[in-house]
Amino acid sequence: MLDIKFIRDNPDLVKDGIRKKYGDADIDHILDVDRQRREILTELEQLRERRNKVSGDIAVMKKNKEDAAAQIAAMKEVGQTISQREQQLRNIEEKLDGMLLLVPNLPHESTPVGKDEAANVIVRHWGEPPQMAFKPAPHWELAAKLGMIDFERGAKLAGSGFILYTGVGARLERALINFMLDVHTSRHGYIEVSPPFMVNRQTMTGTGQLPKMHEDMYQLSDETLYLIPTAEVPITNIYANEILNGDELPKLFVAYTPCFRREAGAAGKDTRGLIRVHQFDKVEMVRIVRPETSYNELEIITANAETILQLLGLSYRVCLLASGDLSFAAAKCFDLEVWAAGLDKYLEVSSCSNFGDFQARRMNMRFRPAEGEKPIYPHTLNGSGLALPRTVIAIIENYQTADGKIVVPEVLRPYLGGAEIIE
RNA sequence: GGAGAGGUGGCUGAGUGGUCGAAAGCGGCGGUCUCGAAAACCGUUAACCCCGUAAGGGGUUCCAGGGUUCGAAUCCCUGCCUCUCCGCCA
Repeated sequence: MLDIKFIRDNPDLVKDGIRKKYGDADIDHILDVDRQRREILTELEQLRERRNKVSGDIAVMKKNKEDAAAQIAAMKEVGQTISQREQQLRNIEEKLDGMLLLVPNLPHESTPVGKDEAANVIVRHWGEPPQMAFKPAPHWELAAKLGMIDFERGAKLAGSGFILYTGVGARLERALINFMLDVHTSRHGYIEVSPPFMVNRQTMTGTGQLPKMHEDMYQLSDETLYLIPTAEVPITNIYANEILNGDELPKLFVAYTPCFRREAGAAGKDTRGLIRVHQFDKVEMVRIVRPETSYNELEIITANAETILQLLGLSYRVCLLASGDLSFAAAKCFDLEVWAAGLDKYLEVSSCSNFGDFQARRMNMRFRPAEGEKPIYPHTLNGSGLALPRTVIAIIENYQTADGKIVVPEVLRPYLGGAEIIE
């Protein structure tokens, strides 16, 4: 959420940012409603001031056994006007909040301006796509043949886009989760957490999934809980409505969770194999930091995610997202795209974003920079480290042999009972 | 699922309709004393919003949302959460 005062003071800046992000918020309308709100508020507060004063008088008069009937009658009328104004104020604040929650975050000045992913900037490459003397097979063929995934029965159980990992496939999933968590906790200093996989509406709103992305969420029929689309949601919200001490920052968390996404609007796209599924595993990093450090922290979190790909020996490239390709809440974002030999293309396996104070303001999370100072909003960041299915795709496709087996990356072998090859 | 108790400031905890943003203690901060520290003593101690260049003024907040009343931390209703006991259960 943007600060209404900031919008009031910098309407053109805000409009320009929204334009760059190809958003559609009506700032003039918001400012108009804000003006109405303050008018009513001013009047209401004057009425309340009067009531407070006279009510105090009444108390004194009663104590002195004087007659206060006239004052009580007058205040009765004032009370009615106050109720009316309060109702008006409630309505208008609800309206204003509803609109503010739909205003996207503004892109950072270092975010390239452009409409969509075509305008993204490739920042760097790491490693080389493997050279193969044969035509590499897609992961769905290899995984099925090696008994790692039962696509048909996964679909039978829950529908298309749901995966049944079997045998060594299931174990590879677990191995990757443990490997990633171990690297981030022991080498990168993150605290491991295991959050709820379902959250309430307030939590979903705090990070920006609601109200805008409602269609993409799985919602329980009791209407109070949602399945998380990413661990970002519960983790970033851990300190919602709290005031932290400045010396506690930065806070670094990492978690494994499943992620649930309806992928509404993506039907028919990337339907084969593991590329786009409704439930997947992910290890996610979150950093809650002091504002002045957040863009440096973005470089760190991106490097943390890259470390995983490097240790797995998977070639990738880093893209700086263009303004129009940024998510609703992000100010700046690097995507990590891993090479998949069988698909013959790059796949997004990680998104590392800086949200500025956008999420912190939505969830009312603050910190006190120093003893005695006013609390301010920290900046929040998150990065996948990594999303599992596409990492699995890259391992299967890039490490495949001519006879249809898969070489296990060295760092994973201890997690797979020492196995060097999947056959 | 059944029965009961409770949710007050950074913490403990008092407060059952009137000058209560809220006693007291602890903690924090500042000061006196001291070479310094401790102790003691004195003072201080929230968040948010509106008007204002500022000084300052005003308002809101005692889990949340409604209601009663001239006036609510205090009374009523609803919801959420916590604790205890019983039942069920991984």
